[in-house]
Amino acid sequence: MARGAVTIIDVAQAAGVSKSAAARVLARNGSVSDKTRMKVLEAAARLGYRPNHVARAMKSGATNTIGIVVPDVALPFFSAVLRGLADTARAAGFEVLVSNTDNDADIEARSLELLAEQRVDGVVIAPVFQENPAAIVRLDREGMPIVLLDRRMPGLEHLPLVSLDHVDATERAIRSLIEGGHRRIALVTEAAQVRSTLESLTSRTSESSDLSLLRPSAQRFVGYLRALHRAGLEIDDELIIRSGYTTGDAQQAVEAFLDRDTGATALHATDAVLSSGAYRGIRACGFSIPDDLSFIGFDDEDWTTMVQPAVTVVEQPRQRLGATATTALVGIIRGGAAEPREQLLEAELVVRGSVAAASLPSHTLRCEPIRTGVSAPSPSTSGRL
Amino acid sequence: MARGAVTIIDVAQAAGVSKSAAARVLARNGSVSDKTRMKVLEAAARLGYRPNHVARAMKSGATNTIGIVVPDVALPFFSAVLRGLADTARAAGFEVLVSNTDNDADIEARSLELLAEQRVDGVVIAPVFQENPAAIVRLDREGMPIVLLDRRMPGLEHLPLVSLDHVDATERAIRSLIEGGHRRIALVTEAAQVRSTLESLTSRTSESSDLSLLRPSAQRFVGYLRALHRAGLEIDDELIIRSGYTTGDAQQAVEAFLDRDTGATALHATDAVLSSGAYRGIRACGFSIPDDLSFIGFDDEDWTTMVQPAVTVVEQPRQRLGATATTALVGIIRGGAAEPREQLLEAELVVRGSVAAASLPSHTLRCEPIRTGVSAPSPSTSGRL
DNA sequence: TTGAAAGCGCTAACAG
DNA sequence: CTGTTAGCGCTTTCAA
Repeated sequence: MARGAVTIIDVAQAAGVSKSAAARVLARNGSVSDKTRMKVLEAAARLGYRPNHVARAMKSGATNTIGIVVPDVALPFFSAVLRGLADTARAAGFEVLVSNTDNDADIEARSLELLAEQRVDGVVIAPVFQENPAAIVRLDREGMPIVLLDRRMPGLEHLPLVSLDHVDATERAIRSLIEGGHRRIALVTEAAQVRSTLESLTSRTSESSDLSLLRPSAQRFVGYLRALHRAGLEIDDELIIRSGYTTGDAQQAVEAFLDRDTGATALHATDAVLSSGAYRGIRACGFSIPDDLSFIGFDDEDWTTMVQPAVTVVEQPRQRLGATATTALVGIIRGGAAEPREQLLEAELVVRGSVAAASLPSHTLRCEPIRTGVSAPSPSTSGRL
Repeated sequence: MARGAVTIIDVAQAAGVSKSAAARVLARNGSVSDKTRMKVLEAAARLGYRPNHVARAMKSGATNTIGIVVPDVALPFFSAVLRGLADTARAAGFEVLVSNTDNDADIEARSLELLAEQRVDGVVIAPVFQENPAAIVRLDREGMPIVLLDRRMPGLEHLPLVSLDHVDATERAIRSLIEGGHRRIALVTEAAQVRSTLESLTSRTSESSDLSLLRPSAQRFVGYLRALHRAGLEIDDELIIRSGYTTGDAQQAVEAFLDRDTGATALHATDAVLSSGAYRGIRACGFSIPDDLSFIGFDDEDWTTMVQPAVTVVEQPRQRLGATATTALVGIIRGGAAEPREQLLEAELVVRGSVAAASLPSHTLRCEPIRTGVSAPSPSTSGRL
């Protein structure tokens, strides 16, 4: 600000015209004679004039800035979303202010407060799961354009949401396993719900209004139930592996699971964190993928193509999520138009080598931990396929 | 802005005091009676007053906002840097505006221009490599506080730089291999320089002034040369694997290299992208790590602990790079103090299982491509160890 | 301690 | 087509 600070007045003086004449030229609106335009443009270029967006914002009430509030931009998912959002925002003439919440409601509230003080024109937020999202509600009431990303919760029903179609994503993965002949398919989930709570959502077709209030993990769980249900397969609680939301938890849970004789021929983990833990667990037990067990992961992180065989995954259109959310937000800012309450993007199943057809009935296979640190020759216990 | 728009005037009226009295309370400076303070605070709370940072910036000339300009926030390195930067900035009372350049000089120039128009108080930038960084130079001349991140180039000698100590990072990796008994150590590099150009930098101790103008890749190359030099080992051009900057290139280059009989017992790739390519190349040839070849990667990406054995890597303190850059920038903004021209952070060697001691003299080992898609039982051609 | 008043740089309504 | 003028919300002298 104290910068070079060439103002519109300096330009006007140098060009020998009035402040408003210069303003008209520089803001390219209002009519001006060619001669005046020339003089002003020349003076502006010579002096190195640079419009002051702060003053402009002060006057117009629009900062041409939007905020994005996410748990952690360092997570691959959110950094990709941010990228998509930033590109779209820039193309629409907006700058982007970022905030991390670390899934802390207080930090989130504080971040929103700061963004509001900065007078951003709108906010895209992946909200922290909380009882009472008061900060968001308050901002919304005050008229701040808000678009939810990836998550909704009670109290925010009226806000537009851009999210993956979580139900469909998982359903798609499970369906592909079923089509491959798998019948006993295990699921690693961090959803807390018991099966029966979600099972009612399985049959009805368009319950998205209910579904969107569930956490993504629960929605994905529904996708699992729905896929089995539609295929006429029985749902076996034994195949549902509950895990805390850490790689370590998932690994442990999967190892414990594999140690039991469940007859599972395939396993799907419904999240990136759970996927890497599950994969580790499978390997730690000495199981060979896909010979002993087929595996489908979630999110296309780089490790999935570094291991052998490469892992079949459900991939989210991360950048597109950010871009879509931004487009929706800009629409609200510009038009005040009521955006569709929900935009669900489709996931894609990236088929690689971690899934085999299940032609033979499953047989007993137990977890046999291998000596860590030694590159494990796959036990090849089974001759399936 | 058009928001709830409770202004300081509204508060003053509600409190029955003058605008300036209210301002003094709300900006907590200037002396006010307790009674006045109470009344104002109460009114502000009741009305939901929220300071308008735009107006404040307009008046004070400080936006309390900084910009970060990087090639791509979706890359793990930059997203981690951004996280560190955002945390530090927030703690210091600054908001963060992000820009991606995709390594395009024009986009970079445009981004800087926009940030300047927004009147950010300072900029942290990982500049695009270019002949003439005019946009950065211009901003600097106009007095904009700037801190370079990770890269410097001719024309920017005077700007403070926060970077990894690239030379030391690679030197450290190579030294550890040497200490493990390796003598024929291959390097995958994207540096364009011929060996002799850099070799002169090997002996002198504190040529950092010269070194910082080299690209990170070249600096790392110097680290390689320096490590061998100091160990009194001969440098063999045959062991230097030149690669383009893509995973595919690196894989191809490594495969071609392994197809020759060079007697290498260890290999180091000086970058995350090259590392994954190199790793793929080694595996594609059917080599077993570390039995046939020891391997050290660069950057601690998630795949390095998903493969077996886990990969020993040189790890950069990414978040700390962002934090350090921000601290430096804030120092300049606040104090105008001349920051140290260069702050080089140390890398850490994370020792895992991909390095074996080289006890036996190397023997002939050729690349034997394996059938892709088949999980390769390691050939175990050699009985080393 | 308090209030009045002058802007920060820009836009826009208005008069000429 | 052009110049004058009145603010946007806030901070900060300057008097009182």
